[in-house]
Amino acid sequence: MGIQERKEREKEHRRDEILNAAQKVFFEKGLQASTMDEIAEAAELSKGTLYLYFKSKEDLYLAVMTRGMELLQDLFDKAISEADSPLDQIRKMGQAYRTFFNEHRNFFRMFSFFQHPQFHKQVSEDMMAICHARNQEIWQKVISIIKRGIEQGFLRDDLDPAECAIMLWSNSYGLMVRMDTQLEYFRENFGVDLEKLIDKSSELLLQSMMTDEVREKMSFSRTRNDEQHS
Amino acid sequence: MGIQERKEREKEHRRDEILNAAQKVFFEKGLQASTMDEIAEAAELSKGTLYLYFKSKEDLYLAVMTRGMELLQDLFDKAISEADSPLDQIRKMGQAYRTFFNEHRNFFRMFSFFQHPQFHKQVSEDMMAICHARNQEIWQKVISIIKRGIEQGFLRDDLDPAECAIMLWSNSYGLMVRMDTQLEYFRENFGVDLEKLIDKSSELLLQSMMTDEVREKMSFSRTRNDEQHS
DNA sequence: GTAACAGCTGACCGTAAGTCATTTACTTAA
DNA sequence: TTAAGTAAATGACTTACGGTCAGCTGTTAC
Repeated sequence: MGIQERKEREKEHRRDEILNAAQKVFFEKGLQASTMDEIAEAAELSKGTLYLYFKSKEDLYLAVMTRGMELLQDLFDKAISEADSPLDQIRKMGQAYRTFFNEHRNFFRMFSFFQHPQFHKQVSEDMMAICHARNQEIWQKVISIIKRGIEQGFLRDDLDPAECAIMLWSNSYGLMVRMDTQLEYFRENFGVDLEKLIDKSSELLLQSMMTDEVREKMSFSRTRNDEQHS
Repeated sequence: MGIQERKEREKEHRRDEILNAAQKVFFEKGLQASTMDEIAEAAELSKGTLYLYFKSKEDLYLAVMTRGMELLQDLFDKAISEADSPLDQIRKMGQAYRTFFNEHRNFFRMFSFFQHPQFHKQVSEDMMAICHARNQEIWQKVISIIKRGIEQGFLRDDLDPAECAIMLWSNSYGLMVRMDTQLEYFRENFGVDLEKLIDKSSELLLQSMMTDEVREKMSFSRTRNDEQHS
């Protein structure tokens, strides 16, 4: 009986090896410039075998991408568990997203690429469903934290949690795309440090979502801290 | 003497015809799924001829994209000239960007695609330079308007014009990407109308950049309008 | 030992980007 | 008018890559 299970394990392991090879190649060259032959060689398998595990190159690409989604989820969970107030949770999630962007740039680019309607052609239903489910999980997580922030009086109660989540996320995302492609350009031409700007912009937006009391309390403690520093 | 010039004109005209054909095909199918044979047929030329005018498929793609950049610039110019105050100019530019997104979605997607580091491989120096120049022009335009807004006391003078421009632009851009790919998803799952959210988010961010007096004056006139409406 | 089977292989196919020797169309000059 | 010269256009060809499939190989079951 154990044979069935061993085979199951081996198959899973083989799939994982393919994903490792694919990840390596995709990270180096991107979807377009990577070839299935190259990935097969990196995995020490023949090309045909790849197609026993994945429907197409795009399918394989998405499978690698889901690893990135898992990683981001883990970072979010860690951020949430380490924070002490809902407001702090929101901030730490923002930080986690920025950490993800900085330290796992290749995964970020995959997410970005996945957005394009150019894509979704040769992808299996299954893989699409997995991506959707993971995506949903991540959004649920972010929204629920913001909801708690509103309920506990940190954020204005005339705001919608989902709307806030989308605004905060998209605001960071937009700047990250800019940073990924034009970091040097903006530094040289306009003297702008995009890295710092993401922090600043997130904080600006978050503040405009806070209740007046919380914002005032915060700016008071901020001032006090500044005085201590100087 | 006139022959040289006529030939020049004809060549320009031919180039334009190729661009028309390419635009049509690219809009329908995107970069990946469009073929040079298809574009050649649409242009009623042979494939080889395309390569006399453009270095590669990507080069041709970028050439079409620069038309979109021109279009956006025109919309911005129109918006700026029609507005009466710097604050109004900023708002109308935001609206112009959103109009561009809604009415020239295919160009927006091209811009988006151009962002990817996956891209810039087979592109000629010349085309790259043209894209950069146009990009620079657009940013200059946006930044100069915001600078005036600060100088004339509409926006806080502790803010940097370039930073504000990037924040406002990226904020809208991030939401547009979301809207382009997940409009239905967010409506169905979270009851969020992304279309309205872009307006809301832009206004929220813009308000947080205003000086206190201007913001108060604005919210007063807003309240008065609301009372008139009800 | 051998039949049955799952997993793997790589030669092969179709398609599409890009090239280039040749043809066509037009200009110039005798 | 025509022949030489030149610029533009052609499409068959090369190369490369995604995807397929008939057959091979090593393992299990009897």
